[in-house]
Amino acid sequence: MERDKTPRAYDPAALEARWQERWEADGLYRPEPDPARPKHYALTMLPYPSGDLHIGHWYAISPSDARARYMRMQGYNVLFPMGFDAFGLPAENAAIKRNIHPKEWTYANIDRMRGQLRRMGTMIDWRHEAVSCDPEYYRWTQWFFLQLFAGGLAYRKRAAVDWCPSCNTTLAREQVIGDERVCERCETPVIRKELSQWFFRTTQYAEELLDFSGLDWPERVRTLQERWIGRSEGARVIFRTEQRRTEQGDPLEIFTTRPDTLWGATFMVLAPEHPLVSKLTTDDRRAEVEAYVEKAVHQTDIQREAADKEKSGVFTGGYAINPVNGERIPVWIADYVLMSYGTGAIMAVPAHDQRDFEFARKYGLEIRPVIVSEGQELPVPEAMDKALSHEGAMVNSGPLTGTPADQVYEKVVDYLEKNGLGRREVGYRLRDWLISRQRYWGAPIPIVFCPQCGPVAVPEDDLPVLLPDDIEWRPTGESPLKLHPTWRKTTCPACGGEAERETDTMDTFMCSSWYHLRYLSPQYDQGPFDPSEYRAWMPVDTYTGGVEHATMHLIYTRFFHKACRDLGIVQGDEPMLQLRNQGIILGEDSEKMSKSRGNVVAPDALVDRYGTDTVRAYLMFFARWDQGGPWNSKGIEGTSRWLRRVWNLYMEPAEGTGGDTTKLRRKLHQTLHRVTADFAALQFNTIIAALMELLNEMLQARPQLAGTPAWDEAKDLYVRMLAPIAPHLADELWHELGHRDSIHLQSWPEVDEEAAQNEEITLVVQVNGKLRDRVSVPVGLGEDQLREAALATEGAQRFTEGLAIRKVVVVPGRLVNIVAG
RNA sequence: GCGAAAGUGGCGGAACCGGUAUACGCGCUAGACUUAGGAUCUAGUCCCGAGGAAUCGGGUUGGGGGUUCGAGUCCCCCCUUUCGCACCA
Repeated sequence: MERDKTPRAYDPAALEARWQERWEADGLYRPEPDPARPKHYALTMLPYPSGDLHIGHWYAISPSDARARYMRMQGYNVLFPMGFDAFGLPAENAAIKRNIHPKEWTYANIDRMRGQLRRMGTMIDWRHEAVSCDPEYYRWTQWFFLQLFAGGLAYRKRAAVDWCPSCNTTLAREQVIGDERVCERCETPVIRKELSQWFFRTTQYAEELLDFSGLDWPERVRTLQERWIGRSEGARVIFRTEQRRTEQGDPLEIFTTRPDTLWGATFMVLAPEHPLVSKLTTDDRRAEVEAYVEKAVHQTDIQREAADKEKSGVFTGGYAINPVNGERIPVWIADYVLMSYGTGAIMAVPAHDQRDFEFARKYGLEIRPVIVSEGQELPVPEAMDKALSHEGAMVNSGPLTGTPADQVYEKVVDYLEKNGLGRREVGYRLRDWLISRQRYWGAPIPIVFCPQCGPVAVPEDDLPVLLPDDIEWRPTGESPLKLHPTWRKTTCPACGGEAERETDTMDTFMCSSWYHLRYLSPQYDQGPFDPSEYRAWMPVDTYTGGVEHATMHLIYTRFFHKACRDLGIVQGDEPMLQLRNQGIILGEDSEKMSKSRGNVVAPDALVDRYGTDTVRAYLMFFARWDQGGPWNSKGIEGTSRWLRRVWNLYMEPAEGTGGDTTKLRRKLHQTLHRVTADFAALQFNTIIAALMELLNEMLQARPQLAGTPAWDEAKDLYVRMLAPIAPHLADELWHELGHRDSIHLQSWPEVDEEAAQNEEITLVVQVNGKLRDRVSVPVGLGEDQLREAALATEGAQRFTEGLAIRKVVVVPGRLVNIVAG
């Protein structure tokens, strides 16, 4: 038939290059702030310029682009920018390994990746590109640091910090991964070091960070953040220590979530690093205590873990007084108590806490139950689970003995507060953000250390504090900033005397906490962003990216936004309203992609072979986007076939014999309905499936309906629906239909609800819940008519024969279930 | 150990509010066109049984129980997998 006329063949390579050039020349994707239209800021997490755009980048970016394009067709003024998170260790590692300057390496990679990104056929507006290692970018990263510093949110503190011996730098707590406590980047086990470092007060925002109201974020990310922040309600209680030499010793504060069990505290435990340890230790215990402290402090955490989690500790010889009953209880130290949580000290209630219980058993300390379940004598150690509950009544608890356990908490805390022995307190697992890095390739912390004035902020006018280019790499892996002969030497901005620069740089998560703001006006030099652009675009409406950032970037950027809000720099409580995560693409062997496994999918090769549009479409189709899954190199053939069939449908001349167009129009508008809903919900795989179905329907209808107005309508709408997915092909087909302007300037079509309506429905006839027949009936029949129609079917007759009909359930528009027996 | 999510054909996956399970695609089978095809087109393809066939009957959403006229979907128990956290007082 028409096939023999061999229409122009689909040649994605030529067609895609042509359209990309034309879009660029026409400035098709350059939104300007427009108060007349609703805005939509579509943001996708920016890549690190590692060298090549890999399939994971494509998976994150191209469906996000399709969604942004859809929003644009829906009438939104859409900003979809891109940039590079360009500071970081890989550049330094490359420098050491290949003797190439990090700057050179980074910018070469960015150039390469920009080219690869352009092949993707996105609507990225490159006028908004921002690169975090540009001096004009990190000038403002430093500026933000100074604002936080001035606002009291950045501070320097000497503390035990996590140190990666391979990367030669400190890490934020979030960057230490898993049971083995390894570096998130190189997987080297992390060690502890005592250092003076810069921190941001993220903990000050712990409570607010738990509030997700108004945010459309995945449950999963919210849960991860909630757990990471780790709120727990309890009380701070002041014990008194009893020291050998002084009668009244120092106060010893503890945090507990179970003040109701205060009468069950039979000993105290301090973290080995606790400041009171030395004072409390008696002479006869000193040698042993010091040995234990020495071991605990200098041990790496991994070694601590390796001790099979069996508790260990030593008695200090000191005692403390329980404020509620005046009892004198021994003070121990043990490494299961962490200096970094609460006050670094606990009251141990072995009868009602698993950890204290294990410790008490090992060292033969008293276990005294204070809550007993009804009907139970006293909890035996084997029944700890029961004993740990709040249920039951108090025993051994002085004036509260006999009180139902669930009433005690409030009574105890009231009592403590009234008598100055403690107060309600909320504890958080979240720590302040350690931002110092002992590395070269990062934004220098704009601080000068003056022997007279202490740490002094570099004046804003002197920003950026530039990285020196003439650097030297030593095999020790130490920061070249520290080794530079002159860079650190400067004068104090306050007194003018000789002073030294901070040689640490900032965690790159600092750079990425505000990139969405720099995108708005990357050339702006009066501030980090142009306020009028801020008003036009912020907040981010849809943010897409990997879930691996749930407890790092996504907490930091929220903190950063809230801190800046309180400093008067930005408005609103949250930077990103809607968040969606894509899954991970595995290799064909269902394993994580890696060069060593040889299962890496190279997008460039796929684009060469199938074209960008096919790769984009397949990425949307092959799995649920939020789940990802193993790659299938055969599967992409199906998507490729689909687009070729679409192409042929438009290119092959066809003349129909005429016929009823109702069915085609119904399918068309039902498809439009589905596709619209699925784009809104970022459910890409079902969009493609729906379009494939519609194509099949159109191909079937073609011999009759080609040339009818309904046929032309279908062709028109099909291109519009295809436009966000396969933008090049769609524009080509659009022009083939005789249009002169771009499909990407067209609007998203409206569903013709009437056309989408079914005239007839297939009524399902069940007998006792089993499918027995189907009958086609006009839509809108009443229950009685449906019942009759169903009862009249052959299947209903046959399966109810000889049975009494007890009940008939009619579900209008769907089915009739005949209950017979 | 704690927490979260998920278990549907050979595979990736569909299924609105509890209402025709397996859409769409891959793969596979048969056929057509071809010198050829890893191109294209057509038909078929959850499992079991009966029949030459159209068709007919039974079963099926990890396993077991429950609610309901009706359960992939809701409830309870169990199993498995993946991810996250890991002495947080």
